[in-house]
Amino acid sequence: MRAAMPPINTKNMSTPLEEEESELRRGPWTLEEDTLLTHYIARHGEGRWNMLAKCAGLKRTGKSCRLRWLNYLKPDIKRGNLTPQEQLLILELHSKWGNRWSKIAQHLPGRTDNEIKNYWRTRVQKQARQLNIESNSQRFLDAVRCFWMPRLVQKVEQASPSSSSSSSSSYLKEMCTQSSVPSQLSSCCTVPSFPTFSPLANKTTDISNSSSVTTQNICPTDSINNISDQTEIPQHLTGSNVYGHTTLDQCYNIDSNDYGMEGISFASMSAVGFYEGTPSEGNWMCNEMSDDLWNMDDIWQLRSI
DNA sequence: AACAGGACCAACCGCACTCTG
DNA sequence: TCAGAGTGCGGTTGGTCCTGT
Repeated sequence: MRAAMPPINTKNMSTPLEEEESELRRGPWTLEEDTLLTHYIARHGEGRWNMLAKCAGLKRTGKSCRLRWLNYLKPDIKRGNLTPQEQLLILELHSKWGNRWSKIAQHLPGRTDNEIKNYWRTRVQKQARQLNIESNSQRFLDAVRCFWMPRLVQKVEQASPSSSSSSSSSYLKEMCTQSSVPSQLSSCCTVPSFPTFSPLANKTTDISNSSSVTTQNICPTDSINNISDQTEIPQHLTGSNVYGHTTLDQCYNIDSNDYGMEGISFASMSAVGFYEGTPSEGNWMCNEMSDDLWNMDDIWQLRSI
C-alpha cells in the first residue's frame, strides 16, 4: 500500500475568476484548504458542517468538509498498511456484518470506513475475482473463513507474539474468550487451534509446534451474515468454532512466511468444495499472483497428484 | 524511454435517517 | 405532524502511481 501523500495539488487550484464562476470547489483538497479546516475545527469544534464550511471560508460543501476531516485530517487517523491483526478483524467483522463499513471501522481505531472499504474492494474482492467466486457469495465467505483467516492468525502470532497489548489483539483475545457457537456453524473441516488471541479458538496452542496443534470444528456453511446484527462481535467466533473438515495438512502450508491465502492448496479448497472450476485461460489460476494469497506452486503440484 | 494496464485511494454522489423549528 | 436541514453511510468514480513489457 502506498503511503498517503499530503494533498498538495497546485494544478487544481482555481483562479479567482474560476472561483467566482463556480461557487463551490470540488476535487482534491489543497494544503490551504486543509489548514483552514483544521484550524477552524480546532477553534470551534466539529458539526454543522454546512455552516462550518461557510464560516471557515471554504468554498466546499459541508459534506465535503466532513469527509475530508473524518477521512484525512482528524488527528487520530492511522495511516499506512493495515496490520495482519487489522486485516483479520476486517475479514471477521465483514463475515458477520457484511458491508457495514462504518460499523467495522468502529472496531479498528484510527481506521476509516473509507479505508476499510477500499481494502475490501482492492484486496479481498480481487481474490474473489481470481477464484471466479462472487465476493458476496457464501462460498467465498467460507473460503475466507476456512483458509485466509487462519493464515492471518498465524501471521499475527509470528510477527508480533507480544503484541497482545494492542487494541486489536486485545479485542481478538477477548473474542476467543467468549463463546457461543451459532448453531448454524456445524462442523465441516478441521483446523488447528490458534494461540492466544485467535478469534477462532479458545485454546492456547503453540502454532509452531505441530505436535501440539489441536483441532476444532468450524464451518461456515450457513449464512454467517444472518447472525443477529445485535450480537456483539466475538459471539459467533468461539471456542469451538468455524472451519470445515479437511485436515491441517490439506488446509494450508504452515511453513509459509506469507499470510493471507498464499500457501493454501487447491486440493484443500476442492476438498471442502470451495473451488469447482478448472485451471484455464483467463481464470485466477493462470494469472501471475506475486502478491496474492494463494500459492500457485502448491496448487499445480496438488492438482497433478 | 515510452506506453499500457492495473492497483490504490481520495473524493463525490445519492439515498436514508435523524434532528430541529 | 411536517418540512427542511444536517448527518451518516455505502457505492462509485476518477486521478495518480506503480509495474511490466
